[in-house]
Amino acid sequence: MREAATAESRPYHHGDLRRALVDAARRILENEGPSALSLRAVAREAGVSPAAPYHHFKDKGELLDAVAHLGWDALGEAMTAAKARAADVSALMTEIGVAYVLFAQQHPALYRVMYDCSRDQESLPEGMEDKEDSAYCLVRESFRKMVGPEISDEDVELATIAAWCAAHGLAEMSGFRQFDPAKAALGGEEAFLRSVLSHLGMFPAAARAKIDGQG
Amino acid sequence: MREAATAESRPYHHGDLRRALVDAARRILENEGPSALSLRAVAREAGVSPAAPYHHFKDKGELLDAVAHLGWDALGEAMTAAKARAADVSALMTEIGVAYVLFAQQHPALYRVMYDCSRDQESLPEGMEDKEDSAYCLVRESFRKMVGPEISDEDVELATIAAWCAAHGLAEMSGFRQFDPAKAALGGEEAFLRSVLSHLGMFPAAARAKIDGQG
DNA sequence: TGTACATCAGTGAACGCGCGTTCACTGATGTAC
DNA sequence: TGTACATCAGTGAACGCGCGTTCACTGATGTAC
Repeated sequence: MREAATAESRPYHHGDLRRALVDAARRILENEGPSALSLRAVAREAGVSPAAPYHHFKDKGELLDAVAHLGWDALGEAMTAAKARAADVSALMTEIGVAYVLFAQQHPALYRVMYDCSRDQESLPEGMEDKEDSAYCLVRESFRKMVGPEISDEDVELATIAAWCAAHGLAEMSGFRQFDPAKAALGGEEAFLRSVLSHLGMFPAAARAKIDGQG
Repeated sequence: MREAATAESRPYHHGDLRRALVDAARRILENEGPSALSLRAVAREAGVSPAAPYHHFKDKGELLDAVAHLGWDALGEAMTAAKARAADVSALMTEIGVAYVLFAQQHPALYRVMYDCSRDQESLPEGMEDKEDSAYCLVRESFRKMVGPEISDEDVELATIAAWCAAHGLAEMSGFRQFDPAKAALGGEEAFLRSVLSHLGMFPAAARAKIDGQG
């Protein structure tokens, strides 16, 4: 019979400290940004001693990896939801792109951690792995669905890379003041986003250029 | 009559410690990455006490700003040289884009510092300011030259933003292993780069989509 | 149902570290007369 | 040309800080008999 884990009466054994630590980390990211994300800060936020996390994670890196993992899951869900929302095949890529960038804008610190975690190690970030259910494959398969079978696998791969790069760049840059007048002129954040995506010639144009080239 | 500043006989007064510190910082970035860039490390690398930099910079931030400044200058020069190299107007944007991404690939740590410095303060990074000789204006004016006068200022501005985002995204992502097979298939780094830029429909396609829309 | 005991998941104090910054200082330089 | 002196640009020791990690410990839990 376990007591309720209120602040006053938290039992000696936490119950699910691992999850609590990851949540605490996310809260710190949300409120104070990536530079505040130390192991000690996470333990503090979770109301636990600085040594406690070591019973659940080998070291700080492993905790950060867990946070990044959670981020990739959330981003994948947002993109899948966007795919389901798309009115038709031609709207697929724009919808997914908008979802990607909005996610990054809404969770900027988490987004940075997601990439930082994989920058230094040789393994890929999970969402970008070439395996079923990864966000990367979601984009590639959507692309394939959009352009039909006459485009080569290699070109679809390249277009997917191009789209990913473009979305990432847009996500990272959208905080800059430089873009504010353009945003205002176009009627808000999302209208701006859609417009920039279209000016990238982003998804459809890349495929079309290929078709034009063949014609 | 000043002695030569060899390691053994450096005079008490350095001569140009400010520049020496910025150079030392760049060397650290090149060799050990951004996480190793502390004020103390810079002083150490310059062969000077940890207090010395305070005679030339208010604090660590001001030193980093100077490093970033140097980075923006170098990037601007690379882009200007690329512009001069372009065979014709239609090649302008691709050439500049390639130069941008190659710079980021060759100086990844410096490139990160350039953006990190401006991320937290409200001012823009220098290269992105809307003033004469900035790299941003170089891109915008090249764009204008390419598309001619029938495209609106607003669209040129948007296309410039789009191009910048795309190049930044490409620069940040090009280290990922995910892209290696594609690079190999296309015959090396730069061929890959040019191909991805074209798959973005990056510069020309954005303008063309606009023209198509009007036709 | 009770009891002994191994194991699990916490505590809190301590470790050494490198950091940014300050301070009183001192050696070198340049200027006024 | 020489000298007094203000100023400049260094030194090196010290400050307090938060960090990641380790350690011996202890309270709670669960299992065997």
